[in-house]
Amino acid sequence: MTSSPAEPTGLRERKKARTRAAIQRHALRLFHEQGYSATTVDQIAAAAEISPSTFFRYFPTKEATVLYDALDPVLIEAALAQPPELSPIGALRATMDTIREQIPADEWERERQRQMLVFREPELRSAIMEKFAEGIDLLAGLAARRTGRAADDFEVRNWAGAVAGVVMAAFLGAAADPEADTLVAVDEAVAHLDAGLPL
Amino acid sequence: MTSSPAEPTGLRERKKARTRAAIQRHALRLFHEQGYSATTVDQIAAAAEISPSTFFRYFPTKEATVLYDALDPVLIEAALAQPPELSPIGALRATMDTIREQIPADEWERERQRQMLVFREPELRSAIMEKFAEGIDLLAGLAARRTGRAADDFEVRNWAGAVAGVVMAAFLGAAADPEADTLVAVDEAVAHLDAGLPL
DNA sequence: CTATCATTTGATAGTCACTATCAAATGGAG
DNA sequence: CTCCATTTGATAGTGACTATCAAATGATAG
Repeated sequence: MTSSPAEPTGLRERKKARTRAAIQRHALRLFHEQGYSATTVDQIAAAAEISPSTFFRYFPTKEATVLYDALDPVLIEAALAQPPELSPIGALRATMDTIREQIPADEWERERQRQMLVFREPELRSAIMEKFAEGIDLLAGLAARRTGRAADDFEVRNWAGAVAGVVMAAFLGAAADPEADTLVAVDEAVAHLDAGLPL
Repeated sequence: MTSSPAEPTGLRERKKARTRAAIQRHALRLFHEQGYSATTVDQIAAAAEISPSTFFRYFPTKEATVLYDALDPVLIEAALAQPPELSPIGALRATMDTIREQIPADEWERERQRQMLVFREPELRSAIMEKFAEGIDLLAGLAARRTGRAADDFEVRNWAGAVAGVVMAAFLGAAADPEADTLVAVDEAVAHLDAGLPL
């Protein structure tokens, strides 16, 4: 499976991947050094040694350099792979365990940096919130599949909303506290929800 | 206290209020007629018979003409006024009943139009999502006050996150369905959450 | 190895949201 | 009516993003 023969690995593809990575790396570095809004697309393009036009060929917006989450598809795949006898919440928590084992520490550290940036910069925060709205659809889909109900069922969607909300609160809390471990925070949040949110 | 003598009601103030209302009215009309992104600030300014500079003196951004929610402060006040013996969820539901009685039907209809616009136009949707993040703080504050716990308590914040998420799902669902009554949808959502989200 | 073709790139010019600044107009107060 | 503070409009930016076209570059057939 490693390097299958059909893998598209011409010079062109490799160069594109490198350009893409370079843009993102320099963008994140500049955002970190100067702040998000103080960094212009022209600066990023200059740092990555491409023209501003090319920047927009690789990323639709300046935001997209930060918002693209490489872990997202990994997470979805892991969630789908959980054994069917688990409850929706059980599957969710098992997914997080899987993730914790799969992702190397350094990659996780970079991801965390990105999260802090996104949740603190107001412009980016509103953009990421949209992802939670999408998250509701995603979670509803997963729960529907697991319970044999329709994805647009009121109770299924409402459950998905509650989970998304609880995860949102956990992320918001974790972003404020530099010590916090996001995965642990999310797990605790989901557990508390599962216990019926005792106050 | 009603209409205290110090009430600022000079020509200047009245004119400002009228200008503000005119901008918002024409903005919403144009958004409705041509779509949000196809409408420029210059067009709104022309319709409201002011200069583009003046537009930005009344609203910080184009978004703000739609995002400003006149009902928000009313809602907060109503929530704070609920009897202290109610549970947080109970207080929430009682608040919605109060609102339903207080708001006249035509105003509600306009509010509903606004909601549909905001939740459908992608640019606006991400902006409104930010409001849900703020909503978590707000709800946490209300719950904290009612239970005598700290507003940054983990369980309080997690509860607030779940409520915000469930409301978010209800709004998203109601925006998709032109028949739906948002208040009813939110009430059902909160009730289902209170019942422990049975699936 | 080279000629040809498809893709990628950079340069240019434009639109639109939004900011800063300054002089002219206008309402309020004595 | 006059002087003052506030509000307004005009002008000139900046920065994100789009459209377009010619030049550069990787792939490919002969």
